[in-house]
Amino acid sequence: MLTKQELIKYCNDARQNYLDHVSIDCVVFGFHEGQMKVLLLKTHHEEKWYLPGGFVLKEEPIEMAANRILMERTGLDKIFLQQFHVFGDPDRSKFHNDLYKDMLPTQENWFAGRFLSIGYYALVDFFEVTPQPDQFSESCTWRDLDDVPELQLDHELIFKTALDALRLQLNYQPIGYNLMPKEFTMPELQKLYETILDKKLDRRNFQRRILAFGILNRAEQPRKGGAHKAPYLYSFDLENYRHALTEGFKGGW
Amino acid sequence: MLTKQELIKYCNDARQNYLDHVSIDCVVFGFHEGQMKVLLLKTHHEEKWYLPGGFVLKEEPIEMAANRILMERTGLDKIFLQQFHVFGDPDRSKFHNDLYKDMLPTQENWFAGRFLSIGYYALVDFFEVTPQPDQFSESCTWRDLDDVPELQLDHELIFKTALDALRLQLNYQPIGYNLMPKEFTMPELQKLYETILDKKLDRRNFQRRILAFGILNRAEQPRKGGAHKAPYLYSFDLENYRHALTEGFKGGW
DNA sequence: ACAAAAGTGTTTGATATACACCCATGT
DNA sequence: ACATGGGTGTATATCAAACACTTTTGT
Repeated sequence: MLTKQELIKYCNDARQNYLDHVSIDCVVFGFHEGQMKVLLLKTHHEEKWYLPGGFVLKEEPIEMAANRILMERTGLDKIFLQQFHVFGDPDRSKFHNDLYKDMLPTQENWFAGRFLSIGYYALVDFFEVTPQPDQFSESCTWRDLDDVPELQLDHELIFKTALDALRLQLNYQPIGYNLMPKEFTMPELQKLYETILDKKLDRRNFQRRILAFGILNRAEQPRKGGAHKAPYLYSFDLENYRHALTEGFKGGW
Repeated sequence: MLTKQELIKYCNDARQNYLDHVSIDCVVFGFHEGQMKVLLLKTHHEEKWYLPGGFVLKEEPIEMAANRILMERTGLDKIFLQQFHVFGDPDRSKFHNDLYKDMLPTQENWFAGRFLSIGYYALVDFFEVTPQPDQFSESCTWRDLDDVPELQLDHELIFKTALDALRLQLNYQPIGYNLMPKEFTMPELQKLYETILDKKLDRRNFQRRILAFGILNRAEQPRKGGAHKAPYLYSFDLENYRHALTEGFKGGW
């Protein structure tokens, strides 16, 4: 919670540095222990959660803004980002209007205006992220996709829209590179697809299909140490992967 | 071309009524005589073309703004609109900065600031549109998709991005309802797909496939009067069409 | 009668689905 | 030895692509 002093300073800074009326909200997906995760922040003293977000500097490209915002929350640079929608209902900013409304009159409160929010989703390697709370939050943590708490504002809508966009992308683009560690096994990759799509896939058919895309390299040595038969390790063939990203799969017509 | 007086008035009005820093640009697709068309505006005394666009009223949902803007250009209400991307490069607004820069100092010129532009594409029935120039243009006309002139600003990028988005949509959603008249023949519908995709399709396979979607009703009577064998007339089954819109085709995984 | 447009059907190959068997490893 | 996870293969259905024939109509 900010004091009035801090708030005034924040508003002045914001007015000076940020583009008015525009915010960015990010849905950050990670994958760990067979579970799809999303990065959420929790406000102080309240069981209210929200998506990592921020504002756009006056001379900053929006994609760069999204990257900067996520760098602050995750410690990662050059994150895979996908713009998926703008949320522009005037009512959606009620939160901003209410935020600290008792502390500052509307004119002086930079948060009081209407905000459009540009939605980005990000795919990141779970292990490389160090979640960092922001100024308004007491915690920043991963939550399971099937255990997302109630969210503030229209963040529920933003989250769901992001998930839909991600599922759509799955149909015509490869996706694992940004979510998996360098090396992984076929069953692990399958689990990723299964959690995103929320349905079981056939082991053998999945393997055939994903291999047919030609974006995987199999390592010489299988993973040792675990119980049962040692699975092979795979990594993405970056060149083919990028090609598939731009060209897309199948095509339909 | 506006006079200085008009410009000042326009800026004052804009400052009062519109959200700063945000614009909307629309790519309006129509279909006529076997050709896909896009609606373009031409500036006075210059061979510069641009997309229909405008701004968002302070309390107006963005989708409504897009609809209002297009109503002014086409006379149509409740247009099929699809938001597809936000263009947020700071450099993209150079045009705004240059526009009338000699007439008004930057501070007073509302156009001088940075603008994000939300891109919408629209699908409309060619015959129902009455193109109307705006304040800055001398004409508003349909242009063939394969004969688009040079465009101002980043409108070339916006146009191409819209076309890509439209082609993508074709893969998982039906599309003809908003572009075709109430009744149409199968070859006409095929022509639509062919011009969007810019490639020839097999007559028979197209028919089978499109019928398999179950979104068409065949009229009892074929179209009379033309030369050659009379083609059947089809119309969209609205209920199934809407279902296909939300559910999508195939799915992939 | 014939050219051009449109309707209908068949053959073929590719891809997806469903399912069965074998292999390796820790307990 | 056996349960479990993992690798590999095969039959079948389903769908897309390529292609041929017939029907209608104006000239």
